[in-house]
Amino acid sequence: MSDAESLPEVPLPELIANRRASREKIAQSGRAPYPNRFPVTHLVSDVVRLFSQMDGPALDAAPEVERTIRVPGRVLSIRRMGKKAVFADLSDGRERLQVYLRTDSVPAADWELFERLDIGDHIGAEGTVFRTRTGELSVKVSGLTFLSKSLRPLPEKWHGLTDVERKYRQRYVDLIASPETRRTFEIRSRLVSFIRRFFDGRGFVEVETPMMQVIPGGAAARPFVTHHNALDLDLFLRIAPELYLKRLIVGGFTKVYEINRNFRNEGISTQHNPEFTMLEFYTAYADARDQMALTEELFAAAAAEILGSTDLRWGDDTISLKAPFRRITMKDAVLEYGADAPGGPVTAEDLIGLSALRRTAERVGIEAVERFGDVPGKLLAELFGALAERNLLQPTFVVDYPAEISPLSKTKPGEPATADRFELFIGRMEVANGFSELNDPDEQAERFRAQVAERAHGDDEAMLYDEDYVEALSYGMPPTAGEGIVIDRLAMLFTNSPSIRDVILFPLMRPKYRAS
RNA sequence: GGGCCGUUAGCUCAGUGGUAGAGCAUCUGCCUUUUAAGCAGGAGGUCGUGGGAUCGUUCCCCACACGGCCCA
Repeated sequence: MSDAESLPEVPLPELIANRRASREKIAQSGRAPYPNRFPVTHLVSDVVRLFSQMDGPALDAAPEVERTIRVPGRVLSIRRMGKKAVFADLSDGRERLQVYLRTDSVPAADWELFERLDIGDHIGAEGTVFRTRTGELSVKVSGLTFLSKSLRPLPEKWHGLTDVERKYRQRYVDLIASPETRRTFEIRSRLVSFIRRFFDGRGFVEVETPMMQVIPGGAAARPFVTHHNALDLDLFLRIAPELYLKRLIVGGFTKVYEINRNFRNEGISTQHNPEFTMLEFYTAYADARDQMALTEELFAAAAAEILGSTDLRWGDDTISLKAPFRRITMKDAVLEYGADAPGGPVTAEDLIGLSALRRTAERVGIEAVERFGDVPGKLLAELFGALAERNLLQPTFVVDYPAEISPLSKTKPGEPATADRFELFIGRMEVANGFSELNDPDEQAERFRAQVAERAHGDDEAMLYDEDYVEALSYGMPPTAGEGIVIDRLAMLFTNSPSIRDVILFPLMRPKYRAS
Protein backbone atom coordinates (compact mmCIF):
# COMPACT_ATOMS: atom_id res chain seq x y z
CA MET A 1 0.00 0.00 0.00
CA SER A 2 2.47 2.57 -1.13
CA ASP A 3 -0.02 4.86 -2.82
CA ALA A 4 -1.85 7.07 -0.36
CA GLU A 5 -4.85 7.18 -2.65
CA SER A 6 -5.37 3.48 -2.24
CA LEU A 7 -5.56 3.84 1.52
CA PRO A 8 -8.84 4.39 3.33
CA GLU A 9 -9.45 7.67 5.08
CA VAL A 10 -8.11 7.62 8.59
CA PRO A 11 -11.22 6.66 10.54
CA LEU A 12 -12.46 7.61 13.97
CA PRO A 13 -10.57 10.92 14.14
CA GLU A 14 -12.22 12.07 17.35
CA LEU A 15 -11.53 8.93 19.35
CA ILE A 16 -7.92 8.90 18.22
CA ALA A 17 -7.50 12.60 18.90
CA ASN A 18 -8.70 12.07 22.49
CA ARG A 19 -6.13 9.37 23.00
CA ARG A 20 -3.33 11.37 21.41
CA ALA A 21 -4.22 14.22 23.76
CA SER A 22 -4.10 11.83 26.69
CA ARG A 23 -0.67 10.63 25.61
CA GLU A 24 0.46 14.23 25.28
CA LYS A 25 -0.62 15.00 28.84
CA ILE A 26 1.16 11.95 30.14
CA ALA A 27 4.33 13.09 28.39
CA GLN A 28 3.92 16.61 29.75
CA SER A 29 3.68 15.25 33.27
CA GLY A 30 7.27 14.05 32.87
CA ARG A 31 6.58 10.38 32.21
CA ALA A 32 7.91 8.56 29.19
CA PRO A 33 4.90 7.55 27.11
CA TYR A 34 6.88 4.58 25.80
CA PRO A 35 9.32 3.70 28.58
CA ASN A 36 11.99 1.07 28.16
CA ARG A 37 11.66 -0.95 31.27
CA PHE A 38 9.33 -2.10 34.01
CA PRO A 39 10.77 -4.79 36.29
CA VAL A 40 8.12 -7.51 36.51
CA THR A 41 7.61 -9.97 39.33
CA HIS A 42 4.42 -11.60 38.08
CA LEU A 43 2.27 -11.68 34.96
CA VAL A 44 -1.46 -11.55 35.44
CA SER A 45 -1.76 -15.32 34.89
CA ASP A 46 0.91 -15.91 37.53
CA VAL A 47 -1.01 -13.89 40.09
CA VAL A 48 -4.24 -15.69 39.30
CA ARG A 49 -2.55 -19.06 39.51
CA LEU A 50 -0.59 -18.35 42.71
CA PHE A 51 -3.37 -16.75 44.73
CA SER A 52 -6.55 -18.34 43.39
CA GLN A 53 -6.72 -20.76 46.30
CA MET A 54 -6.33 -18.11 48.99
CA ASP A 55 -9.36 -16.38 50.44
CA GLY A 56 -9.37 -12.84 51.77
CA PRO A 57 -8.31 -13.55 55.37
CA ALA A 58 -5.57 -15.91 54.18
CA LEU A 59 -4.24 -13.20 51.87
CA ASP A 60 -4.37 -10.59 54.59
CA ALA A 61 -2.49 -12.92 56.90
CA ALA A 62 0.19 -13.72 54.34
CA PRO A 63 3.53 -11.95 54.78
CA GLU A 64 3.58 -8.59 53.03
CA VAL A 65 6.62 -9.57 50.99
CA GLU A 66 4.83 -12.58 49.48
CA ARG A 67 1.86 -10.62 48.25
CA THR A 68 3.68 -7.52 47.07
CA ILE A 69 3.97 -7.68 43.31
CA ARG A 70 4.81 -5.73 40.19
CA VAL A 71 2.44 -6.80 37.46
CA PRO A 72 2.09 -5.42 33.92
CA GLY A 73 -0.93 -5.69 31.69
CA ARG A 74 -3.32 -4.13 29.24
CA VAL A 75 -6.23 -2.19 30.69
CA LEU A 76 -9.43 -3.81 29.46
CA SER A 77 -11.99 -1.98 31.54
CA ILE A 78 -12.14 0.90 33.97
CA ARG A 79 -14.73 1.51 36.67
CA ARG A 80 -14.40 4.92 38.29
CA MET A 81 -16.07 5.32 41.65
CA GLY A 82 -16.19 9.04 41.97
CA LYS A 83 -13.05 11.09 42.23
CA LYS A 84 -11.41 9.03 44.88
CA ALA A 85 -11.38 5.37 43.86
CA VAL A 86 -11.18 3.37 40.68
CA PHE A 87 -11.13 -0.26 39.60
CA ALA A 88 -9.60 -1.53 36.39
CA ASP A 89 -9.06 -4.93 34.82
CA LEU A 90 -5.59 -5.83 33.58
CA SER A 91 -5.10 -8.57 31.01
CA ASP A 92 -2.13 -10.59 29.86
CA GLY A 93 -4.17 -12.06 27.01
CA ARG A 94 -5.08 -15.13 29.00
CA GLU A 95 -6.40 -13.99 32.35
CA ARG A 96 -7.73 -10.84 33.93
CA LEU A 97 -6.78 -9.30 37.20
CA GLN A 98 -8.51 -6.44 38.91
CA VAL A 99 -6.48 -3.55 40.25
CA TYR A 100 -7.79 -1.06 42.76
CA LEU A 101 -6.58 2.50 43.26
CA ARG A 102 -7.55 4.92 45.96
CA THR A 103 -6.58 8.51 45.95
CA ASP A 104 -4.94 8.00 49.32
CA SER A 105 -3.09 4.82 48.38
CA VAL A 106 -0.95 6.19 45.55
CA PRO A 107 1.13 9.33 44.98
CA ALA A 108 -0.88 12.20 43.53
CA ALA A 109 1.00 11.92 40.23
CA ASP A 110 -0.03 8.29 39.86
CA TRP A 111 -3.62 9.18 40.55
CA GLU A 112 -3.52 11.82 37.86
CA LEU A 113 -2.03 9.31 35.48
CA PHE A 114 -4.83 6.89 36.11
CA GLU A 115 -7.40 9.55 35.37
CA ARG A 116 -5.93 9.84 31.88
CA LEU A 117 -5.80 6.14 31.08
CA ASP A 118 -7.77 4.76 28.18
CA ILE A 119 -8.99 1.23 27.70
CA GLY A 120 -6.28 -0.61 25.82
CA ASP A 121 -3.32 1.16 27.46
CA HIS A 122 -0.51 -0.86 28.99
CA ILE A 123 0.43 -0.13 32.57
CA GLY A 124 2.55 -1.63 35.27
CA ALA A 125 1.07 -1.81 38.76
CA GLU A 126 2.93 -2.21 42.01
CA GLY A 127 0.95 -3.19 45.04
CA THR A 128 -0.37 -5.91 47.28
CA VAL A 129 -2.71 -8.74 46.48
CA PHE A 130 -6.00 -8.81 48.37
CA ARG A 131 -9.63 -9.73 47.94
CA THR A 132 -12.45 -7.20 47.78
CA ARG A 133 -15.55 -7.60 49.88
CA THR A 134 -17.15 -9.46 46.98
CA GLY A 135 -14.19 -11.84 47.00
CA GLU A 136 -12.54 -10.75 43.78
CA LEU A 137 -8.78 -11.22 43.65
CA SER A 138 -7.31 -7.74 43.25
CA VAL A 139 -4.19 -5.66 43.57
CA LYS A 140 -4.27 -2.63 45.83
CA VAL A 141 -2.02 -0.33 43.84
CA SER A 142 0.63 1.71 45.58
CA GLY A 143 2.53 2.79 42.48
CA LEU A 144 1.78 3.03 38.81
CA THR A 145 3.98 3.01 35.70
CA PHE A 146 2.71 3.93 32.28
CA LEU A 147 3.97 1.42 29.70
CA SER A 148 2.33 2.10 26.33
CA LYS A 149 -0.59 3.90 24.74
CA SER A 150 -3.40 2.45 22.70
CA LEU A 151 -4.39 5.11 20.21
CA ARG A 152 -7.33 3.13 18.93
CA PRO A 153 -10.37 1.89 20.81
CA LEU A 154 -10.78 -1.84 21.40
CA PRO A 155 -13.83 -3.82 20.36
CA GLU A 156 -16.81 -3.74 22.67
CA LYS A 157 -16.14 -5.46 25.97
CA TRP A 158 -19.10 -7.80 26.07
CA HIS A 159 -19.37 -9.21 22.55
CA GLY A 160 -15.72 -8.70 21.65
CA LEU A 161 -14.73 -8.94 18.02
CA THR A 162 -17.22 -11.02 16.05
CA ASP A 163 -16.53 -9.74 12.54
CA VAL A 164 -14.89 -12.84 11.10
CA GLU A 165 -13.11 -10.93 8.38
CA ARG A 166 -11.52 -8.62 10.89
CA LYS A 167 -10.59 -11.47 13.21
CA TYR A 168 -8.53 -12.93 10.36
CA ARG A 169 -7.16 -9.69 8.92
CA GLN A 170 -6.29 -8.13 12.26
CA ARG A 171 -5.52 -11.13 14.42
CA TYR A 172 -3.84 -8.86 16.95
CA VAL A 173 -7.18 -7.22 17.69
CA ASP A 174 -8.85 -10.62 17.87
CA LEU A 175 -6.23 -11.81 20.35
CA ILE A 176 -6.63 -8.72 22.53
CA ALA A 177 -10.39 -9.12 22.63
CA SER A 178 -10.79 -12.91 22.65
CA PRO A 179 -9.13 -15.15 25.22
CA GLU A 180 -10.64 -18.12 23.34
CA THR A 181 -8.60 -17.21 20.29
CA ARG A 182 -5.49 -17.05 22.44
CA ARG A 183 -6.36 -20.45 23.87
CA THR A 184 -6.81 -21.96 20.41
CA PHE A 185 -3.32 -20.93 19.40
CA GLU A 186 -1.80 -22.01 22.67
CA ILE A 187 -3.32 -25.46 22.17
CA ARG A 188 -1.95 -25.54 18.65
CA SER A 189 1.47 -24.64 19.99
CA ARG A 190 1.31 -27.32 22.67
CA LEU A 191 0.24 -29.84 20.04
CA VAL A 192 3.26 -29.11 17.86
CA SER A 193 5.54 -29.18 20.84
CA PHE A 194 4.07 -32.49 22.00
CA ILE A 195 4.58 -33.99 18.56
CA ARG A 196 8.24 -33.00 18.63
CA ARG A 197 8.72 -34.56 22.05
CA PHE A 198 6.87 -37.68 20.92
CA PHE A 199 9.10 -38.25 17.91
CA ASP A 200 12.30 -37.10 19.58
CA GLY A 201 11.61 -39.59 22.37
CA ARG A 202 11.33 -42.40 19.85
CA GLY A 203 14.65 -41.82 18.18
CA PHE A 204 13.45 -39.71 15.26
CA VAL A 205 15.68 -36.94 13.95
CA GLU A 206 14.03 -33.67 13.00
CA VAL A 207 15.31 -32.39 9.67
CA GLU A 208 14.68 -29.51 7.31
CA THR A 209 14.45 -30.08 3.59
CA PRO A 210 13.99 -27.60 0.74
CA MET A 211 10.95 -25.38 0.63
CA MET A 212 12.02 -24.21 -2.83
CA GLN A 213 12.27 -27.10 -5.22
CA VAL A 214 13.25 -27.43 -8.85
CA ILE A 215 10.82 -30.30 -9.35
CA PRO A 216 7.80 -30.04 -7.07
CA GLY A 217 7.05 -33.58 -5.93
CA GLY A 218 5.59 -35.81 -3.29
CA ALA A 219 1.93 -34.99 -3.82
CA ALA A 220 -0.70 -34.43 -6.46
CA ALA A 221 -1.17 -30.66 -6.40
CA ARG A 222 -0.44 -27.52 -8.34
CA PRO A 223 2.56 -25.56 -7.08
CA PHE A 224 3.36 -21.89 -6.62
CA VAL A 225 6.15 -20.64 -8.85
CA THR A 226 8.94 -18.30 -7.92
CA HIS A 227 12.18 -17.29 -9.54
CA HIS A 228 15.81 -17.20 -8.49
CA ASN A 229 17.41 -14.23 -10.20
CA ALA A 230 21.10 -15.09 -9.88
CA LEU A 231 20.58 -18.58 -11.29
CA ASP A 232 17.82 -17.38 -13.62
CA LEU A 233 15.89 -20.40 -12.46
CA ASP A 234 12.21 -21.01 -11.86
CA LEU A 235 11.62 -22.67 -8.53
CA PHE A 236 8.52 -24.11 -6.96
CA LEU A 237 7.36 -23.77 -3.39
CA ARG A 238 7.13 -27.28 -2.16
CA ILE A 239 3.84 -29.17 -2.20
CA ALA A 240 5.40 -31.83 0.06
CA PRO A 241 8.80 -32.70 1.55
CA GLU A 242 8.34 -36.40 0.84
CA LEU A 243 10.93 -37.06 -1.84
CA TYR A 244 13.67 -35.31 0.11
CA LEU A 245 12.87 -37.12 3.34
CA LYS A 246 13.16 -40.45 1.56
CA ARG A 247 16.49 -39.37 0.08
CA LEU A 248 17.58 -39.08 3.70
CA ILE A 249 16.45 -42.65 4.38
CA VAL A 250 18.58 -43.69 1.41
CA GLY A 251 21.38 -41.73 3.04
CA GLY A 252 21.17 -43.83 6.16
CA PHE A 253 18.83 -42.07 8.56
CA THR A 254 16.39 -44.62 9.89
CA LYS A 255 13.85 -42.28 11.47
CA VAL A 256 13.29 -38.71 10.31
CA TYR A 257 10.51 -36.21 10.62
CA GLU A 258 9.85 -32.68 9.49
CA ILE A 259 7.23 -30.17 10.56
CA ASN A 260 6.93 -27.31 8.15
CA ARG A 261 4.85 -25.46 5.62
CA ASN A 262 3.59 -26.88 2.35
CA PHE A 263 2.17 -24.68 -0.39
CA ARG A 264 -0.54 -25.76 -2.78
CA ASN A 265 -1.95 -23.49 -5.44
CA GLU A 266 -5.55 -24.46 -4.96
CA GLY A 267 -8.84 -23.06 -3.78
CA ILE A 268 -9.47 -21.87 -0.26
CA SER A 269 -12.08 -23.53 1.94
CA THR A 270 -12.81 -24.31 5.56
CA GLN A 271 -10.31 -27.15 5.19
CA HIS A 272 -7.76 -25.60 2.81
CA ASN A 273 -5.33 -22.75 3.15
CA PRO A 274 -2.75 -22.27 0.38
CA GLU A 275 0.01 -22.64 2.95
CA PHE A 276 -0.49 -25.18 5.67
CA THR A 277 1.62 -27.11 8.11
CA MET A 278 2.49 -30.72 7.51
CA LEU A 279 4.18 -33.26 9.69
CA GLU A 280 5.89 -35.97 7.68
CA PHE A 281 7.74 -38.85 9.28
CA TYR A 282 9.56 -41.84 7.85
CA THR A 283 10.50 -45.05 9.59
CA ALA A 284 12.93 -47.49 8.02
CA TYR A 285 12.13 -51.17 8.50
CA ALA A 286 8.48 -50.35 9.11
CA ASP A 287 5.38 -50.73 6.97
CA ALA A 288 2.02 -49.00 6.73
CA ARG A 289 0.58 -50.98 9.64
CA ASP A 290 3.36 -49.82 11.93
CA GLN A 291 2.68 -46.20 10.99
CA MET A 292 -1.01 -46.64 11.75
CA ALA A 293 -0.19 -47.98 15.19
CA LEU A 294 2.22 -45.12 15.83
CA THR A 295 -0.45 -42.64 14.73
CA GLU A 296 -3.01 -44.07 17.12
CA GLU A 297 -0.50 -43.82 19.91
CA LEU A 298 0.42 -40.25 19.01
CA PHE A 299 -3.13 -38.95 18.76
CA ALA A 300 -4.35 -40.56 21.96
CA ALA A 301 -1.29 -39.41 23.92
CA ALA A 302 -1.51 -35.88 22.56
CA ALA A 303 -5.18 -35.56 23.45
CA ALA A 304 -4.67 -37.02 26.89
CA GLU A 305 -1.82 -34.67 27.68
CA ILE A 306 -3.10 -31.49 26.07
CA LEU A 307 -6.84 -31.80 26.63
CA GLY A 308 -6.86 -34.22 29.53
CA SER A 309 -9.10 -36.65 27.65
CA THR A 310 -9.12 -38.79 24.52
CA ASP A 311 -12.65 -37.55 23.84
CA LEU A 312 -12.88 -34.45 21.67
CA ARG A 313 -15.84 -32.16 21.37
CA TRP A 314 -16.50 -31.62 17.67
CA GLY A 315 -19.50 -29.39 17.03
CA ASP A 316 -22.47 -31.35 18.31
CA ASP A 317 -20.49 -34.59 18.26
CA THR A 318 -17.89 -36.29 20.38
CA ILE A 319 -14.88 -37.91 18.78
CA SER A 320 -12.98 -40.62 20.61
CA LEU A 321 -9.27 -40.86 19.93
CA LYS A 322 -8.95 -44.04 21.93
CA ALA A 323 -7.03 -46.73 20.04
CA PRO A 324 -7.59 -48.79 18.01
CA PHE A 325 -9.13 -46.74 15.24
CA ARG A 326 -11.51 -48.38 12.83
CA ARG A 327 -10.02 -49.81 9.63
CA ILE A 328 -11.96 -50.25 6.41
CA THR A 329 -10.93 -50.74 2.81
CA MET A 330 -11.78 -48.00 0.35
CA LYS A 331 -14.05 -50.40 -1.56
CA ASP A 332 -15.90 -51.50 1.56
CA ALA A 333 -16.37 -47.87 2.57
CA VAL A 334 -17.92 -47.11 -0.81
CA LEU A 335 -20.21 -50.12 -0.47
CA GLU A 336 -21.18 -49.33 3.11
CA TYR A 337 -21.94 -45.66 2.56
CA GLY A 338 -23.23 -46.22 -0.98
CA ALA A 339 -26.03 -48.38 0.38
CA ASP A 340 -28.54 -45.55 0.04
CA ALA A 341 -26.98 -43.95 -3.06
CA PRO A 342 -29.23 -42.39 -5.68
CA GLY A 343 -30.42 -45.14 -8.02
CA GLY A 344 -30.06 -47.91 -5.47
CA PRO A 345 -27.30 -49.43 -3.39
CA VAL A 346 -23.81 -49.58 -4.84
CA THR A 347 -22.83 -53.22 -5.22
CA ALA A 348 -19.47 -54.93 -5.53
CA GLU A 349 -20.14 -55.47 -9.27
CA ASP A 350 -20.66 -51.71 -9.68
CA LEU A 351 -17.01 -51.21 -8.74
CA ILE A 352 -15.41 -53.74 -11.04
CA GLY A 353 -14.00 -52.48 -14.32
CA LEU A 354 -13.79 -49.10 -15.93
CA SER A 355 -17.22 -49.03 -17.55
CA ALA A 356 -19.06 -50.19 -14.42
CA LEU A 357 -17.21 -47.58 -12.36
CA ARG A 358 -18.13 -44.88 -14.88
CA ARG A 359 -21.80 -45.86 -14.82
CA THR A 360 -21.78 -45.89 -11.04
CA ALA A 361 -20.08 -42.51 -10.83
CA GLU A 362 -22.62 -40.99 -13.19
CA ARG A 363 -25.58 -42.42 -11.37
CA VAL A 364 -24.49 -41.11 -7.97
CA GLY A 365 -24.19 -37.64 -9.47
CA ILE A 366 -20.49 -37.20 -10.16
CA GLU A 367 -20.11 -34.70 -12.97
CA ALA A 368 -17.77 -34.80 -15.94
CA VAL A 369 -16.79 -38.42 -15.40
CA GLU A 370 -14.56 -38.26 -18.47
CA ARG A 371 -12.07 -36.11 -16.58
CA PHE A 372 -10.88 -39.26 -14.80
CA GLY A 373 -9.74 -40.68 -18.12
CA ASP A 374 -9.41 -44.43 -18.23
CA VAL A 375 -8.06 -44.76 -14.70
CA PRO A 376 -10.39 -46.93 -12.60
CA GLY A 377 -8.59 -45.99 -9.38
CA LYS A 378 -9.48 -42.33 -9.83
CA LEU A 379 -13.14 -43.24 -10.23
CA LEU A 380 -13.12 -45.40 -7.11
CA ALA A 381 -11.45 -42.62 -5.12
CA GLU A 382 -14.00 -40.15 -6.45
CA LEU A 383 -16.83 -42.44 -5.39
CA PHE A 384 -15.24 -42.72 -1.98
CA GLY A 385 -15.10 -38.94 -1.75
CA ALA A 386 -18.68 -38.54 -2.85
CA LEU A 387 -20.26 -41.28 -0.75
CA ALA A 388 -18.10 -42.18 2.22
CA GLU A 389 -15.86 -39.34 3.31
CA ARG A 390 -18.58 -37.15 4.81
CA ASN A 391 -19.63 -40.03 7.07
CA LEU A 392 -16.26 -40.66 8.65
CA LEU A 393 -16.71 -38.83 11.93
CA GLN A 394 -14.87 -41.22 14.24
CA PRO A 395 -11.21 -41.94 13.47
CA THR A 396 -11.07 -44.34 10.54
CA PHE A 397 -8.12 -45.70 8.63
CA VAL A 398 -9.20 -46.21 5.05
CA VAL A 399 -6.89 -48.81 3.53
CA ASP A 400 -6.24 -50.52 0.19
CA TYR A 401 -5.96 -47.48 -2.04
CA PRO A 402 -5.75 -48.02 -5.78
CA ALA A 403 -2.11 -48.20 -6.86
CA GLU A 404 -2.91 -45.90 -9.80
CA ILE A 405 -3.46 -42.93 -7.51
CA SER A 406 -0.56 -43.87 -5.23
CA PRO A 407 2.53 -43.49 -7.41
CA LEU A 408 4.97 -43.37 -4.51
CA SER A 409 3.51 -46.30 -2.60
CA LYS A 410 4.52 -49.91 -2.58
CA THR A 411 1.76 -52.32 -3.56
CA LYS A 412 0.52 -55.12 -1.35
CA PRO A 413 2.25 -58.46 -1.79
CA GLY A 414 0.56 -60.33 -4.64
CA GLU A 415 -1.87 -57.43 -5.29
CA PRO A 416 -0.24 -55.17 -7.88
CA ALA A 417 -3.37 -53.00 -8.21
CA THR A 418 -3.58 -52.19 -4.49
CA ALA A 419 -1.27 -49.82 -2.68
CA ASP A 420 -0.17 -50.65 0.84
CA ARG A 421 -1.52 -47.28 1.79
CA PHE A 422 -3.96 -45.71 4.20
CA GLU A 423 -5.57 -42.39 4.88
CA LEU A 424 -6.90 -41.41 8.27
CA PHE A 425 -10.22 -39.58 8.46
CA ILE A 426 -11.44 -37.85 11.58
CA GLY A 427 -14.33 -35.44 11.87
CA ARG A 428 -15.15 -36.01 8.18
CA MET A 429 -11.71 -34.66 7.25
CA GLU A 430 -8.65 -36.28 5.77
CA VAL A 431 -6.07 -35.87 8.49
CA ALA A 432 -3.27 -38.24 7.51
CA ASN A 433 -1.93 -40.18 4.55
CA GLY A 434 0.68 -42.89 4.76
CA PHE A 435 2.05 -45.93 3.10
CA SER A 436 4.80 -48.45 2.71
CA GLU A 437 7.21 -46.56 0.50
CA LEU A 438 7.94 -47.80 -2.97
CA ASN A 439 11.68 -48.51 -2.99
CA ASP A 440 12.15 -50.35 -6.27
CA PRO A 441 13.75 -47.74 -8.55
CA ASP A 442 12.61 -49.43 -11.74
CA GLU A 443 9.01 -49.62 -10.61
CA GLN A 444 9.20 -46.03 -9.40
CA ALA A 445 10.47 -44.97 -12.82
CA GLU A 446 7.55 -46.83 -14.39
CA ARG A 447 5.06 -45.10 -12.07
CA PHE A 448 6.54 -41.70 -12.82
CA ARG A 449 6.21 -42.38 -16.54
CA ALA A 450 2.54 -43.24 -16.03
CA GLN A 451 2.10 -39.93 -14.16
CA VAL A 452 3.77 -38.02 -16.97
CA ALA A 453 1.41 -39.69 -19.43
CA GLU A 454 -1.58 -38.61 -17.35
CA ARG A 455 -0.25 -35.10 -17.23
CA ALA A 456 -0.04 -35.19 -21.02
CA HIS A 457 -3.72 -36.18 -20.98
CA GLY A 458 -4.62 -33.05 -19.08
CA ASP A 459 -4.22 -33.99 -15.41
CA ASP A 460 -2.24 -30.98 -14.20
CA GLU A 461 -1.96 -32.48 -10.74
CA ALA A 462 -0.17 -35.58 -11.97
CA MET A 463 3.38 -35.93 -10.69
CA LEU A 464 6.52 -34.97 -12.55
CA TYR A 465 9.32 -37.37 -13.28
CA ASP A 466 12.06 -36.79 -10.72
CA GLU A 467 15.19 -38.35 -12.15
CA ASP A 468 17.38 -37.68 -9.14
CA TYR A 469 14.84 -39.31 -6.84
CA VAL A 470 14.86 -42.47 -8.95
CA GLU A 471 18.66 -42.37 -8.90
CA ALA A 472 18.56 -42.05 -5.12
CA LEU A 473 16.34 -45.12 -4.88
CA SER A 474 18.74 -46.97 -7.12
CA TYR A 475 21.35 -46.72 -4.37
CA GLY A 476 18.99 -48.83 -2.28
CA MET A 477 16.39 -47.61 0.19
CA PRO A 478 15.54 -50.03 2.99
CA PRO A 479 11.92 -51.01 3.42
CA THR A 480 10.36 -47.87 4.84
CA ALA A 481 7.00 -46.51 5.80
CA GLY A 482 6.09 -42.84 5.71
CA GLU A 483 3.18 -40.66 6.66
CA GLY A 484 1.99 -37.09 6.49
CA ILE A 485 -0.30 -35.49 9.04
CA VAL A 486 -1.92 -32.11 8.46
CA ILE A 487 -1.17 -30.24 11.65
CA ASP A 488 -3.78 -27.57 10.93
CA ARG A 489 -6.60 -30.10 10.74
CA LEU A 490 -5.41 -31.82 13.87
CA ALA A 491 -5.39 -28.42 15.54
CA MET A 492 -8.96 -27.87 14.32
CA LEU A 493 -9.98 -31.13 15.99
CA PHE A 494 -8.16 -30.30 19.21
CA THR A 495 -9.75 -26.85 19.45
CA ASN A 496 -13.20 -27.66 18.04
CA SER A 497 -12.65 -25.13 15.27
CA PRO A 498 -14.91 -25.45 12.22
CA SER A 499 -12.55 -23.60 9.87
CA ILE A 500 -8.85 -24.03 9.16
CA ARG A 501 -8.62 -20.23 9.31
CA ASP A 502 -9.45 -20.40 12.98
CA VAL A 503 -6.20 -22.27 13.64
CA ILE A 504 -3.94 -20.27 11.31
CA LEU A 505 -2.85 -17.01 12.89
CA PHE A 506 -2.76 -15.09 9.62
CA PRO A 507 -4.75 -16.95 6.98
CA LEU A 508 -4.47 -15.79 3.40
CA MET A 509 -7.02 -13.09 2.56
CA ARG A 510 -7.63 -11.08 -0.54
CA PRO A 511 -5.99 -7.73 0.09
CA LYS A 512 -8.53 -5.11 0.90
CA TYR A 513 -6.48 -2.38 -0.68
CA ARG A 514 -3.98 -3.39 -3.30
CA ALA A 515 -0.57 -1.82 -3.59
CA SER A 516 -0.35 0.32 -6.68
C1' G B 1 -15.97 -20.85 -11.11
C1' G B 2 -21.54 -21.44 -9.33
C1' G B 3 -25.54 -20.76 -5.49
C1' C B 4 -27.24 -18.47 -1.00
C1' C B 5 -26.29 -14.79 2.75
C1' G B 6 -23.84 -10.45 4.76
C1' U B 7 -21.56 -5.16 4.63
C1' U B 8 -25.71 0.75 8.92
C1' A B 9 -21.77 5.08 14.68
C1' G B 10 -15.13 2.98 17.14
C1' C B 11 -17.50 -2.14 18.55
C1' U B 12 -22.06 -5.38 18.82
C1' C B 13 -26.51 -5.01 16.37
C1' A B 14 -31.88 -3.11 15.23
C1' G B 15 -34.52 -0.52 11.33
C1' U B 16 -37.45 2.24 7.32
C1' G B 17 -39.26 4.26 -0.24
C1' G B 18 -40.20 10.53 2.88
C1' U B 19 -34.16 14.36 7.20
C1' A B 20 -31.07 7.42 10.98
C1' G B 21 -31.81 3.98 16.14
C1' A B 22 -30.16 1.07 20.73
C1' G B 23 -26.35 -0.99 24.06
C1' C B 24 -21.19 -0.60 24.99
C1' A B 25 -17.04 2.72 24.00
C1' U B 26 -16.20 8.24 23.86
C1' C B 27 -17.16 13.46 26.12
C1' U B 28 -19.36 16.49 30.67
C1' G B 29 -21.27 16.11 35.64
C1' C B 30 -22.35 12.87 40.50
C1' C B 31 -20.63 8.57 43.33
C1' U B 32 -14.10 5.81 48.23
C1' U B 33 -14.87 -2.24 47.57
C1' U B 34 -17.06 -1.96 42.01
C1' U B 35 -17.16 -5.72 38.29
C1' A B 36 -21.54 -6.14 31.54
C1' A B 37 -20.73 -0.89 38.16
C1' G B 38 -24.76 2.86 38.62
C1' C B 39 -27.35 7.80 37.68
C1' A B 40 -27.97 12.39 34.50
C1' G B 41 -26.71 14.94 30.10
C1' G B 42 -23.95 15.55 25.25
C1' A B 43 -21.43 14.49 20.82
C1' G B 44 -20.63 11.00 17.05
C1' G B 45 -23.29 8.45 10.34
C1' U B 46 -20.89 9.17 2.47
C1' C B 47 -26.14 3.22 5.82
C1' G B 48 -19.38 -1.08 1.37
C1' U B 49 -18.44 1.42 -3.87
C1' G B 50 -20.42 2.87 -8.66
C1' G B 51 -24.48 3.12 -11.92
C1' G B 52 -29.93 2.91 -12.80
C1' A B 53 -35.35 3.28 -11.84
C1' U B 54 -38.21 6.91 -8.69
C1' C B 55 -40.83 13.44 -7.17
C1' G B 56 -37.66 11.32 -3.51
C1' U B 57 -33.51 5.72 -1.72
C1' U B 58 -29.64 3.40 3.45
C1' C B 59 -34.06 0.54 1.63
C1' C B 60 -35.97 -1.28 -5.20
C1' C B 61 -32.87 -2.97 -9.82
C1' C B 62 -27.82 -3.81 -12.06
C1' A B 63 -22.60 -4.10 -11.66
C1' C B 64 -18.36 -4.25 -8.67
C1' A B 65 -15.39 -4.93 -4.00
C1' C B 66 -14.62 -7.62 0.47
C1' G B 67 -16.30 -11.52 3.64
C1' G B 68 -19.10 -16.08 5.36
C1' C B 69 -21.41 -20.84 4.31
C1' C B 70 -22.41 -24.60 0.71
C1' C B 71 -21.15 -26.77 -4.03
C1' A B 72 -17.30 -27.56 -7.98
